[in-house]
Amino acid sequence: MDVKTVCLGMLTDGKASGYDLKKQFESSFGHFFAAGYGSIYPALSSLAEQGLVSCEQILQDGKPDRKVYAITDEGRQFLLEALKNTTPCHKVRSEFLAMMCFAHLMEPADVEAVLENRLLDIERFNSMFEDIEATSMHDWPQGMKFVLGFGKAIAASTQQYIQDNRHLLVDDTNENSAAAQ
Amino acid sequence: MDVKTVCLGMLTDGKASGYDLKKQFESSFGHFFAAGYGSIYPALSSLAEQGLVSCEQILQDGKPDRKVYAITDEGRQFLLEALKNTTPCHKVRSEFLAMMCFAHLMEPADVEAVLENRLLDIERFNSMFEDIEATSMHDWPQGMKFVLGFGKAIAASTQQYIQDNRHLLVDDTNENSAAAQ
DNA sequence: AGCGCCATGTAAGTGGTTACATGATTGT
DNA sequence: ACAATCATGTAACCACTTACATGGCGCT
Repeated sequence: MDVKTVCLGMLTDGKASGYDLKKQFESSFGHFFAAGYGSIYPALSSLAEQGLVSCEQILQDGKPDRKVYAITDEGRQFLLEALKNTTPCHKVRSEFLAMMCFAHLMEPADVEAVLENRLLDIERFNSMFEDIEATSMHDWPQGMKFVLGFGKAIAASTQQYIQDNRHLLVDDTNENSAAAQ
Repeated sequence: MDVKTVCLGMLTDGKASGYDLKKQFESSFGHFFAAGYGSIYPALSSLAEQGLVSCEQILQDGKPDRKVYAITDEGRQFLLEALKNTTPCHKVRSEFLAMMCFAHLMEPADVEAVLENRLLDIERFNSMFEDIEATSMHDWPQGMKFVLGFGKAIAASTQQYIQDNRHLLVDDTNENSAAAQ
């Protein structure tokens, strides 16, 4: 399942432009499936070429034409086929965790900073989540709620784990004991 | 932080061959930072070219020569520099979650199968973790324990979440009520 | 006789990222 | 005035994946 397929899926919810889809990637999808213009626009062109989406060109004066895409019957069929894969992958690529493996080689202040930044990232995610809950969550399909709840649950347990275990990485009995005197 | 840097980090723990590093990627690192031979061997060659590791070639009859790499002083310095980045990223790319967003378009049996496979994956991870705990965990640096604990915590809360919320995706009141009669 | 482990590598391909190019409109 | 938003795209690049190539040893 690549960016193309996800775009196709998003279009089952109604017509949209590449710009619209980007916004959806930024908000709801971003935390588990990132995509920028550089992958979205080519994806839509390619889908149109294959006849999986149709494109309605809306002329605007000044601005570039707005291209609104809609899923076709062939597209819907293709999507359903793709959704029959019952072993989708779930990959994590974390420089953060890789780095923490080598925490003993780092300066304690830097380890602290890394943990702090990770927590800030999670805070940002939580804000995003609250925004979504406050605005657009009502008419969403169950799957969407499941996925957002998933993100929320992982965020919460990550927060908890870092707070409970940061002492493993920066043991105050050592190197950082200047404040003790 | 790419595969090269992680290999360099692994070598702070002692000499190793590409084959050895692969095993380490498969066990402890695999769940948050995957790498295959196709990235490890070129990474080591490149590190050797840059003088960040040295290579001792051990001749073996029959088998190809075993190449054992060791980190150099320059390598250590380079690594410490790389570890000063206090905003490492943590990316998730989940076909699983993307798919679940469109659960309402899928056949309930397939949704069920996808969830089941996700749970099996987590089971496999837990087994791996127990293996590690039973064998090689003693002499590990704290960071490693932190990271493995992290994986364990996320795995547990994922399991919990799926079990608590699968009903959102496959509502038994609907389509699947054949067994009711 | 065959499988799995040890052991190294290359070449082609893939999929996504980053940077660039363009430019009007709307709000502060 | 200046920034942000709307709006689309391309080209070069990058890092990693997949498939291929080779081959002995030890166990069952």
